[in-house]
Amino acid sequence: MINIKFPDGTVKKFDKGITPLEIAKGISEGLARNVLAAGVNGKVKDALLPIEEDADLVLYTWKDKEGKSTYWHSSAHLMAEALEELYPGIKFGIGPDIENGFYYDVDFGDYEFTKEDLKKVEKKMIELAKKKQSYTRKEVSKKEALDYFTEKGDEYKIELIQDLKDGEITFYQTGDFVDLCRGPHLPDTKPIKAVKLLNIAGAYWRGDEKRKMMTRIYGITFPQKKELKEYLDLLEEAKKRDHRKLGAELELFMFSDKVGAGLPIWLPNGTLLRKRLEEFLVKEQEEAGYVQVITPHLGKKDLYVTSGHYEKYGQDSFQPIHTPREGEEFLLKPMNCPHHCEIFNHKPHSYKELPIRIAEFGTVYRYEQSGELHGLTRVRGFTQDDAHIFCTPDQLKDEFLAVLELTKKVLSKLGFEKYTAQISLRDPENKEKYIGSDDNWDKAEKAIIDATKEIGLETTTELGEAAFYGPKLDFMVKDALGRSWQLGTIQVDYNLPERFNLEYIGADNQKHRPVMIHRAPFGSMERFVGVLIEHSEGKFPLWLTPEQFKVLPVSDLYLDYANKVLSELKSAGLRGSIDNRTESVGRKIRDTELKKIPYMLIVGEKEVQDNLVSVRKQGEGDIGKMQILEFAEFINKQI
RNA sequence: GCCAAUGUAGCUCAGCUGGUAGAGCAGCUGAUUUGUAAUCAGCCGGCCGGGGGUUCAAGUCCCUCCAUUGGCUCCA
Repeated sequence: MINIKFPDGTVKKFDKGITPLEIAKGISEGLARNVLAAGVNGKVKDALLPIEEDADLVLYTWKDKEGKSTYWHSSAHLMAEALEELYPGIKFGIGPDIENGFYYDVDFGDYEFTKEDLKKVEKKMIELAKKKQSYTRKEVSKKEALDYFTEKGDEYKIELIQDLKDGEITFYQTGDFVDLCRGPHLPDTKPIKAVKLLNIAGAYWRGDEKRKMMTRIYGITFPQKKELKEYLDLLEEAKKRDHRKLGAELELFMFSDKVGAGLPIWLPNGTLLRKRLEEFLVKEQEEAGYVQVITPHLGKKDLYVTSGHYEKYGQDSFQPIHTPREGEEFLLKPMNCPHHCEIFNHKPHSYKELPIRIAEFGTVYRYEQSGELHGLTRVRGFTQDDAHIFCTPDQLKDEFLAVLELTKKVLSKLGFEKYTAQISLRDPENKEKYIGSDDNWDKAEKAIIDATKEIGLETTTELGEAAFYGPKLDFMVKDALGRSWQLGTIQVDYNLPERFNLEYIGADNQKHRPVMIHRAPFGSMERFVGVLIEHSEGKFPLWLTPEQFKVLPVSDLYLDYANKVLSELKSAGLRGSIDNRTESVGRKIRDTELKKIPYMLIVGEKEVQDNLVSVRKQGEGDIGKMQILEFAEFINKQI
């Protein structure tokens, strides 16, 4: 007999070799039907894998992320089985589960697999799933494994097996399909009820662009058709909110082939929005003790040789600009820090002046790979809401904390309530990739970790994701659809102060090296506005939106009154305009609704007499009559 | 940068196997003076992404460049 401990703390005795699925059956048939995988002593395992000794047990269902990932991983196998049946002789790379669904990398040889094929594969998957095929685990020796795939002629699997240790290799079989896999998997295919193959894309074997491009097929599956529909609806909703589409519709920004790829052009509406965001940030930062500066869009190449960026990124950047003078070279600035270091350096500093917080909406240019450009979220010219804090090592943690507070405040003012932080540290295995001393790195990493703990911020930690000059923290913001976006960033830097030879005079009358913090709560104005559009569906907060209201006269007869309404509201500090076209009210309402202007003020004969406006709220309809100034108050109260 | 797809009027899209460009919306003009999501009519609008080629003939076929989209890789 063995002791099995459940998550609620109860311990029960079972026969040695019992499977989690059998335990589930003992609890209830319903549970057994829903069990997808099991957590045994903290590790996710097959629900069919016998337990041989005392263990902590968790039964995972669709509600658990472990359940979902097992489910989707098994779905990837099911898809591979279907593919193999439909296209005999194809070869397989890897097929993992991902955040939403799964994919499998396939080498179709000479066959050109297209979107038209997907339907057929979906049908086959459903057909196979209905057979309730079990996922059968089999331990094999390395030799057996190699022999199997050599005979099958799948060089990708052979390559994978060669990296594995003998004795740790398992196969899983569903129907006639056998795959190299560590598992875990579902007991059988029955729970897979709804299948959608989403798209196909090229992907290099092992992410290496020198190697073969395989066909990656993305899919998602669900235990219920209803859930699939909900997911597809969510994708539809995301499409509707796409900032590229809304940005064009609301005339916020544009791109021009002639100006160049990845160089956004802000249209009047977008500029209004951005200016208001900048004003908001300037005010917040002034309160937090920042000073504002302006620096040029370029700098001598030498500046970036000093900073080390030229060596690291020079090859892949916009190339130096030459002048009529022999040998003189400038670079478009890819970041603002070197300029800010020069500002720090323009006069000697006492420890009493620190921390010095230098802020700038600094426009920078980076030659991102052409395939990487995407709307406003990945561009080649963008404006960072940047600042650099120069402080003493003792002040580092407090400054870091203050930046965390500021970022939180700013994000919540813009309606982002859910976020986590990702802390990126050095790859301990690969320390030579980074510049700066071990000691400095340790100090900086500790400061970040301590500050986030102190503020109670939920964090994840990624080793090897740090910048080459220091560890960093990125805010991961969840939008209204639950999608995660990386926005603001805070980075500690012990390196640039060294390279620019920054110093201050301490209380001991000796020279000391300041610590530098790079930080941008939004990341960039472009990226932030892009995310904000998707988050808000283009319905921006009242304080931010380019136009707060539109006056819609019922006919030309009431234009004079409309003008009076407009001027009174403008005097009260509101932003809006009149739709003075000779069109029906219905038409004016429709057009204004589509422009997502928050309030429509309909004025006609009934309103003129008593200084009234009929107020219609975007997306909601008529909300009744108000006095003109009453409306102004109504708006101002909401801001 | 790599793989794939796409690029036709301001926007959304037709245009079959090559025969010389079409609709709706927007815009303009006129009529209508309109009460909570599209009033009616007429008109204007296209080097069919750029360049090169094949052909008697190219939006349609080929090459190349540019851009966009979906991925891969990357992201100071």
